[in-house]
Amino acid sequence: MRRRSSCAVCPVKGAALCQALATEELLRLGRLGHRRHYRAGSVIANEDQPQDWLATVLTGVVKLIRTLADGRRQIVGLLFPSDLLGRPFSSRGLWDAEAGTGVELCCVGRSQFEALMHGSPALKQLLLERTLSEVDRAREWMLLLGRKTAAERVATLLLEFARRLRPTEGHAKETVEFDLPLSRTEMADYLGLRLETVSRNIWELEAAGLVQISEGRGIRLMDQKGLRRAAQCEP
Amino acid sequence: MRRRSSCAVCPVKGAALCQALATEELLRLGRLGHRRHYRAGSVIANEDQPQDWLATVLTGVVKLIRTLADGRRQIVGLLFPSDLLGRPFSSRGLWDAEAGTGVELCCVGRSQFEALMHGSPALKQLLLERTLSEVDRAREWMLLLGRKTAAERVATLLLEFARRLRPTEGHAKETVEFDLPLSRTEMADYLGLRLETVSRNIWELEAAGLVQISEGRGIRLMDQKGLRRAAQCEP
DNA sequence: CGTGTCCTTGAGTGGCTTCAATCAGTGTGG
DNA sequence: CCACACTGATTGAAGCCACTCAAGGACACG
Repeated sequence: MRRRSSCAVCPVKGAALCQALATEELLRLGRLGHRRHYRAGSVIANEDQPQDWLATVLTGVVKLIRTLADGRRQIVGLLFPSDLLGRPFSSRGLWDAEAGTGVELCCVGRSQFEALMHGSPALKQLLLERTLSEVDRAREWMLLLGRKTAAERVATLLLEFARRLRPTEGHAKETVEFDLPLSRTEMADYLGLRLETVSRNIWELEAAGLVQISEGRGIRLMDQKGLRRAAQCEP
Repeated sequence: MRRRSSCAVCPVKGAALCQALATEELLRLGRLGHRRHYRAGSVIANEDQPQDWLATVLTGVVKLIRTLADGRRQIVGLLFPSDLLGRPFSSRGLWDAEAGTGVELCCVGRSQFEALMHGSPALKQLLLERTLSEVDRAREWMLLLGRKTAAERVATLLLEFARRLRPTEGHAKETVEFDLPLSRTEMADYLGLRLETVSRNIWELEAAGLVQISEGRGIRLMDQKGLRRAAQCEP
């Protein structure tokens, strides 16, 4: 469950927060960090109990979930490899974290994290800029949840997956292929819909020739321009 | 429209970001900042053109708005006195800013702001913590937009107003009175509803004895505990 | 007094939900 | 090997909450 991490072979080397650290600081961190594995669906952190560590996502997708008393759930954030999991400077988390897929984390104690943060202005600057981008993304999602139709939401989600899971390919190629990191239920929880609605709308996108569903979780976006039109997105 | 600000008589002294600055830095800032006034409804910043300044809200309420091509609007953030307006470290805004009420700002040039930020670790730390809280709040709102009913949304909004407009009184007193800073249309744009729905649900809250509507924009929360129950809120 | 803005109220509709049934895939144990 | 259970996805039909359209009232302003 726990083992020493090795920054040299880190799968998100150069993309995670740690990229801001100088070599000697990195060596120190290498001694602080521990890798942990979680299987899909397992709970990583709980809303109720304070978390005494933070982590960088190495592989997989983490769901941040808020739940109402009667069981209604909303995914309020998705973390992809290189993203930071946990709330710096406040041990009181406001939501649960669950592994969406199998997940590998690089964990570091809260106090060590904050010491590192205060010791390295570059690191703090990077965290600040990422947090600002996180606000941007959350607000973009507020537009989706408040005003977009079910069809637009699903199209937006697929484009978001493509963007976050295939950061290299970018908008270059017109067709992109990947595995959906979430089940229908989870997509519904992220989009503020029911799983049946998601299912129906994915089918409609396929009928319109915009996507192709493969066996299992596979999906291929056939026409990103058309998808963006269907999603009412800017770019 | 523009006049030199005086930090000594600043209405948000001790609450805004500037609280992190030492006295001599504050004096320097006093020479950098300019006050600007906007009347209710006027556009402060536009999504399309880059903004070359940032500002602290001194009085009034600022709406951050995302608009879809066909005119659907969503308010993705509300700024109250002492909040920061503008996106540090990126001149590309993703949304419009409009004055909800009459608004007074304390503006400072982008380059000067960033210089100040790099010069003062305490200032950067405070901005970071506020930005993290902003993420928390945005995510809380995603839960509202994705999963709450119209009645719950309206109740949540009223409590949010009370919290942000009356920061001192807190949850102490059971009844709180204030002026609604937004019109029905604006509340609807914030809640992902139509104005008719907002109107009806406010009336229902009044019928239930939870609030009292005064003439004009005035409102009195009669039973905060009951409201929190109606809003499905934690605290 | 007309005009405009904002809010309220009513009636009817529609998009998404809800409830329910079916099916495919997967693992389990006799 | 097959019955069985279980999970996730799909499909259908009915219902409801919020939307849409429409009208009217309250108030301010010129």
